[in-house]
Amino acid sequence: MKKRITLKGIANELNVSISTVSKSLKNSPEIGEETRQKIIAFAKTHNYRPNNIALSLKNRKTKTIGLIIPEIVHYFFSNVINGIEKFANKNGYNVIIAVSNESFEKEVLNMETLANGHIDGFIISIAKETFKRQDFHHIQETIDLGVPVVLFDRVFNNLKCDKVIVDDKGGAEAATSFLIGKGKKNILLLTTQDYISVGNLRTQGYIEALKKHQIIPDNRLIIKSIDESSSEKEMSYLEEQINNLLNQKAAIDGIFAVNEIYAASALKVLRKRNINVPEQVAIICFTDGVISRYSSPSLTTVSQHAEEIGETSAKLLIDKLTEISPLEEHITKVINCSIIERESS
Amino acid sequence: MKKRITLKGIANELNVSISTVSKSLKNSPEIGEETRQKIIAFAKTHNYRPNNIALSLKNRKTKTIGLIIPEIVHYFFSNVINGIEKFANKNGYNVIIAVSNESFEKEVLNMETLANGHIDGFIISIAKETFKRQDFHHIQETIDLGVPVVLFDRVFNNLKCDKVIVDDKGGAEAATSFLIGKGKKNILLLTTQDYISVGNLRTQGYIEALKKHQIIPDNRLIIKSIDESSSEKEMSYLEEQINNLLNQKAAIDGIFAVNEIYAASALKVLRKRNINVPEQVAIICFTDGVISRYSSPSLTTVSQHAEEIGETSAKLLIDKLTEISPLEEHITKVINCSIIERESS
DNA sequence: ATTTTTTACTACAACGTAATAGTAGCCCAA
DNA sequence: TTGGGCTACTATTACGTTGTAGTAAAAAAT
Repeated sequence: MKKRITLKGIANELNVSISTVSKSLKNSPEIGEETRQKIIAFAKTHNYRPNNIALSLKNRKTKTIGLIIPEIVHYFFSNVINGIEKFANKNGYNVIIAVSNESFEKEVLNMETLANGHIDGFIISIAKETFKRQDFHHIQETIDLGVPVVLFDRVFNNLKCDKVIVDDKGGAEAATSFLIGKGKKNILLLTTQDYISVGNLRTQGYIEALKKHQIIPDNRLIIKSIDESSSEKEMSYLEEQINNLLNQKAAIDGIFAVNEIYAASALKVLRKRNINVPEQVAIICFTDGVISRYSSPSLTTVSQHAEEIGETSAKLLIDKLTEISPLEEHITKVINCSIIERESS
Repeated sequence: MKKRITLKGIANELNVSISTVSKSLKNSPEIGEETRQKIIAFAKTHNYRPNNIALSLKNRKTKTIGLIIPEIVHYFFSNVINGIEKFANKNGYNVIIAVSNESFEKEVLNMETLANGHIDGFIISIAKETFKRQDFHHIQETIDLGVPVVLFDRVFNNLKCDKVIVDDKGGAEAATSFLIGKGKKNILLLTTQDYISVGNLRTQGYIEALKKHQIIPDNRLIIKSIDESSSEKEMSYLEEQINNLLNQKAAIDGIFAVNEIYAASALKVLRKRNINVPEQVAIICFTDGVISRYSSPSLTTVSQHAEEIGETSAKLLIDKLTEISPLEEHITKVINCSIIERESS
């Protein structure tokens, strides 16, 4: 185990000063050709690499982005990470990931840990609990400290920073209209409770679309799931609700689910009841993930372009870090959704 | 935008030396009670936080783990990340993630970027391309430099470091035996080409299980998929192969797939042919991911305990970093698989 | 009353780097 | 022959922290 060589080490070995070594390796014309070549050669054979930590301390830049997400085992978020990572890497930045696990406390803790020199800026998707508490002081303080922050997907509008959001309402409207376009009129909505902003927006989009097509929204056709820690429980709750509705002989011919898990639940119920998809009931859902792709029938989805969201977030942040865009100005980018047609519609 | 306060800043404000401030905040008895309290109070109101980069430089420890994985949008890997992140966080470590995207070059580049001071140790799952090239010099060099490395899942045995692997063969044997236990005798195997080590091991386990139950393996019942960049192509190839087999009136009553995507393909074919699962054909597969959970019928799977793999990897690494375990000794931990029974069997 | 000990601090070095300022030694010009 | 300018370097400082060594002044011991 050989220790990593430093400028000092090279300087000692070659009996020159540290400055000379540093300048030689930076190809400064201040240093004579001969000395320079000798030092460069020595550095090469000894595999010299500048210590990034020392550079970070000196330059007060770490070339590292702090990413805080609610969960990682999630098709949408892992795709966002991918987008961020790609863009960041291409621009010489590393990404530190911290998972809040939807917990307010962990979100605060994560930010504090990373804020003290580790990272140059944050990309954050806010935890559910933080929304419930409506306590964003940790993010506000970070912004006040002059650390650039970009929020994505789960954003809080009052925070003065860049934001990247999904056109949830528009996407939902398009999805609902898509089903209507297929001749469906009694469209069941599977959504979340209203306090979850994306669910709420998608519900709004659904209602908007119905109205635009002169269909009167029917509250019985809106099922709002419960917020369960275990998605299994949530799923069986949904299945029960859907079954109830069908038992009441509701004439459903379409289903719009705000995520693919809800759609999978619906699919399960329909399959057990031998209801044909898409002939009898067409399905469309948000989250273009693996479930949609590999279920049978595969699901028509609204894709949120997660990678693009990641890339855009990273770009906004890096633009701030490199002072391409001024710190005080804040942009909100809306990433449009697109419908990916598969077998369920 | 107020700048972050440093020891120096506090020292200047209160007209004491930097040492005094540092010691006060560390509650050193060297400093008088009054001064100490004054400094602590001042630090608190000004929200002093030590600069981790300075500490890293001084202590030559970054409390950061470098994680290099082939892909991130992958149920297994994102679960591993989760496990690593949880354990690391609990022990005061951060995780920097770098994605190799199965590319040798990017794997090397990632390691070089992180190795220069950024991280204390590596957790790596080796890229496919690296295996094809059989070039592990970058990992070897890192180990030689005294940087602890832990390999997981995709390991190369000749490297002298800790390893965490899945009992693929055992898991496959158990899965196959499980189907046999359900009275199935003609079990179709959906697997990868042999050069993919995990696929290979699982194929071996399948054959072993058959032999143990006095069933003669039938090559026609082994479908090896092609290695396609797009999983859609792979899936339709598999579907075609399965259809061919069924057209030949093969008496299949069970399917063992080495991952859930292959199983989903099979499910699709069976559904189209109105073959009942699990009555006529039972299915079991590796990868206990979202597809298995949310398909209908849901799939019985072999879980590889990805989180546990992550946790174990992180533990092994941190044990090395904290010198709980000696650097020269190397452990290989085998994480057992377990069968999770669902509707498909 | 003088020495020793204790108290309560400060100074300095080090981690690795880079930039600014400084300095020998040399050549050339007036 | 003296000083201006150039070459080829070195010294120093700073980034923020901690630990060791050092030092006044006050308190205690002889």
